[in-house]
Amino acid sequence: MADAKDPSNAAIADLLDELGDLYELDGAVVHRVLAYRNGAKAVREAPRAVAAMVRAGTVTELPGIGATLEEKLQALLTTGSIPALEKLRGKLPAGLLQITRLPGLGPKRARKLHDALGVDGPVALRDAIAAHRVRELPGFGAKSEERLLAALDAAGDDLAGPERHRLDRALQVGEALVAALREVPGVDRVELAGSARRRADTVKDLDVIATAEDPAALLAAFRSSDLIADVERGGEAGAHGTTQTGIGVDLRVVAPDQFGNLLQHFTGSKAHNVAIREAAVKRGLHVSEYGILDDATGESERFAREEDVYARLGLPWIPPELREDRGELRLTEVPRLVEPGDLRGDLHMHTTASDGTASVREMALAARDRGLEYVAITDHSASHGFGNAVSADRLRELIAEVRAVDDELDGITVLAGSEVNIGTDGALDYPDELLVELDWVVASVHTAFTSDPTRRIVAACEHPLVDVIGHPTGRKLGQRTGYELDLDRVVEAARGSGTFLEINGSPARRDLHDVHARAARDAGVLLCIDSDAHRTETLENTLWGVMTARRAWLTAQDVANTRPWPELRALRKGGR
DNA sequence: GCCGTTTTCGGCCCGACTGTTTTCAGTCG
Repeated sequence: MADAKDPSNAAIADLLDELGDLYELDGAVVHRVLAYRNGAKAVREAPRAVAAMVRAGTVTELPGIGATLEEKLQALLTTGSIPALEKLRGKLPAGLLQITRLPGLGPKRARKLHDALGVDGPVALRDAIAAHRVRELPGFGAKSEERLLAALDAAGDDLAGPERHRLDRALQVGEALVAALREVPGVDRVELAGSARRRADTVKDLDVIATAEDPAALLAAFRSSDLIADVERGGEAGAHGTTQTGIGVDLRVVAPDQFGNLLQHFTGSKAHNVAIREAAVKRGLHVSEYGILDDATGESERFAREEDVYARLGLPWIPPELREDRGELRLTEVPRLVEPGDLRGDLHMHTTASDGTASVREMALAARDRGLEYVAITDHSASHGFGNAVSADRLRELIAEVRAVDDELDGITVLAGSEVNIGTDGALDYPDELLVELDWVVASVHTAFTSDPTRRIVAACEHPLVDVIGHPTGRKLGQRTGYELDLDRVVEAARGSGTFLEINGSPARRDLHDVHARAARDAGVLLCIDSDAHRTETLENTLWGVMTARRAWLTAQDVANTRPWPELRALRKGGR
């Protein structure tokens, strides 16, 4: 088990990334730098607390963590710092790392600016450009000064990395754009690639791959689309633009016979492609976006279909959601991942009784229209603090209302539930004799995020009347990272008690996220995919939950609410 | 720095673009 003061996986991964960046600035060979970045990825995606693995001496089981990185992590845990990192930080100013985020300025050239001109950050760089000292350096010229100045002006004060966009917002415009381009006469195929196709939580930009008998018509349609605000550059082979909503779009037009190669390449992830290519080299094959070169024949093969690219490499077609280099290349057969149509029920939603906008009846009807067999009405509990608090007396009325709607409506079972707050003491804010009246109990943390959420959630798991933990980590994409949670202990508590864990489908949450949901499943925990709908329209949020579940390698069997309600009811803890 | 049905040492994905260069290193995706 992790110590309360241990750094999180994310914090450890950030340190390894920083080490890689600093070693790169220091002129280390590229593969050593890559080793730190691979190590950072392994730590960031590790399902268990890496600090605990370091203490247990098992951290080298992670792919990419060897003896040297283990030693550095041991130092981090025993002394609180990594000596090599401290030394490099003393040698290379933080501002130097910042300016490498400027487009066109990498570690080599940044280091040259530092060593020759004393540039230690964006301010010093701007001064050096103003004095025309940069153009005097070998490898730099007037054009370099011009471009760097423009980049400094565009970057703003903090030189932060590129903004990332939530998947729902990216897909909304991305799918509309793809649909519009498919309608253009002379256009053959158009597909969304990149992290949007992999259904990642967030995307940096949109990649669109197309084939067309008439590429000019396609490009003209792209330029004039009312979804696109402006097109920065473009030729015959593609264009780069920005949507009205501020998301960059790369459009590539390719020959039909290599559409499969391009789609595979631009779907990524980068780590997936690197792993594919490394494995291919061992078989005498060289994979690129243009084809697969066979050493034996010297011939390069192109494929119109992505399935054939994978087949040529001896692999089954791998669903995009799995392409993260998390073991998918060892699959000989791809599991049938859960699909939206597999969900029979939705066990987390709100009505006007708390902070929703629709009645019990309206929510039930909308769910029935969506093809669901059952729903649980789970308004917030007595101490929620947002919208209407549902007192114990009010909940009794609400249960009666739910029973009445359930009696009235055919074709859908309406269950009485609640989303109960987990207090700072780990207790729930309704008495047990009321909770036992409910068909379904979601328990969630909504307050005091820093007040030992692990202990509180474990306590909720051990409560005999709690069915599922709602949005277990509390993260909100682009807003907050979630509570400092020991997921190992939560998963163990859920497994031991028979509590389900939620994949909350709100596109701002998608919580649990994919890595943790996969770890929970592997530990033997059943997941619930819920909408957390506050309006009838957001019942469709389960779609985002399914995307996360697929990225977690989940099958329908791994998801509790793919079962008919009588079967799921019997699976609850204690068979209550 | 990691890793092993080619290896415990010698490898470690692929290609395009850019600006500065007369053949390429650095950067990017």
